[in-house]
Amino acid sequence: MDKDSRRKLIEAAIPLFAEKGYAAVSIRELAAAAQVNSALITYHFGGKEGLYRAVLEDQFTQIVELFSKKTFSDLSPAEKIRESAQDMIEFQSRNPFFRKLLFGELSHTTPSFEGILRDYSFRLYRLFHETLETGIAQGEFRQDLNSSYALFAILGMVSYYFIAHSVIEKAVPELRLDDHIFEEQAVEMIFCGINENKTK
Amino acid sequence: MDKDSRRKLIEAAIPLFAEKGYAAVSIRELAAAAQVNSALITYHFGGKEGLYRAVLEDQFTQIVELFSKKTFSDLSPAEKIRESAQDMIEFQSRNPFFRKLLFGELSHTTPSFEGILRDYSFRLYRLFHETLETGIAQGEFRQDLNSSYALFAILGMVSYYFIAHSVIEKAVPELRLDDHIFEEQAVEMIFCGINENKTK
DNA sequence: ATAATCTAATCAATCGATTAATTATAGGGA
DNA sequence: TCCCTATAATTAATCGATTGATTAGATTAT
Repeated sequence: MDKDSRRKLIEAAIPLFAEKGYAAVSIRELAAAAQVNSALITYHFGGKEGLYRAVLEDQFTQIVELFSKKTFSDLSPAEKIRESAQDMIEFQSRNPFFRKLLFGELSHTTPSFEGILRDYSFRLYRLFHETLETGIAQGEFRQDLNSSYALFAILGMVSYYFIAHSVIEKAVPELRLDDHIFEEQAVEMIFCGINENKTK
Repeated sequence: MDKDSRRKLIEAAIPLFAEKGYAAVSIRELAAAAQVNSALITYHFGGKEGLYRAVLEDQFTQIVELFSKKTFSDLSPAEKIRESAQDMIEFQSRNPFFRKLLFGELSHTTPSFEGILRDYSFRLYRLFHETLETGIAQGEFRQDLNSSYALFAILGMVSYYFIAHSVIEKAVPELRLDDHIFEEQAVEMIFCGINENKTK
């Protein structure tokens, strides 16, 4: 039994849109990759943009579900941040196409992204932000920490590595990177930075 | 005296390529924005790709020069990192098009980027990496710190904010961000993380 | 007057979308 | 079980529009 053409199109479109960006992919290229007639894109999705929207929804739903299913009400703020950061890093490590779609949209936002964005970034923002606020209020985190800016710093730490390291590896060949070691290092840096802590 | 058409094309192309990405911009759009005949793109640059390459060179030369002109041999590793991070943040704050071009290329790399990449990322990599190594060796930074991963974490902290904050501000309207406050917060986080330091 | 710069017109190729015709699938009545 | 029908799914062919590039000629500068 063959997968239905709708699903075949989405799965073929994910790597294409992720690697090349929306405008650089033609419907003929998409149809060929899915081994499907190009008219089916309009039939199933109403057009190229509809297929792209379906791809975004498919990919972003995964990370939204990852965090909405989580319940760690019994954890301290620091433990919540640690777990969430690890989850983000592992998710990005597992999903090479997600990160390309995300950063592609951050660079050149398309109308298709607007709707998804609200749900996605709002949940993620709330999760990290409230945890940071609580941690500051409870004295677990620094008192002079601004939760909003710390949020961006943390998200940057756990995201930038994945979008940049394949490119930098090309320019700096002696560099050999391992996602799991990065996870340890990044989590440690979130909490302690790079300074030697003399009192340890 | 009018600016020559070559320069007019580059300056009109910078915001267009930055906001929409290479594939989504047509030569007619570029020529109209520059108030110039579209055939001049081929005449001056050999084609659309040549103009794009000129745009990348124009933008990336700025940041390469920023760091190659700097001489801070008399500073400690921590002071070097602080200054470099501040320079990066200020540069990205001042150059909205640069960050879009950079992250666009990190997401969907084009052949035009390959050459520029080597020079750009190699210098930046060396600068941060060697300073981190020295700081670790001298005991100023944590001994268990891996300089390569710390490098990515720092670059992520000082880069992600700028590419994400306009998008997140749209989804989370109560958020009001100021680049200068971010700079303080980010630099502090690079060195100390978010944890309360009980011995301060 | 020689070369550099610029223009309007046009090229073939490709774009996303649509058409009309065909095939596949499923459900109901006898 | 069989046929009939209605709907869904798929196809090849083609639509007008736009793409990047090129041409041959006009204009400008040196």
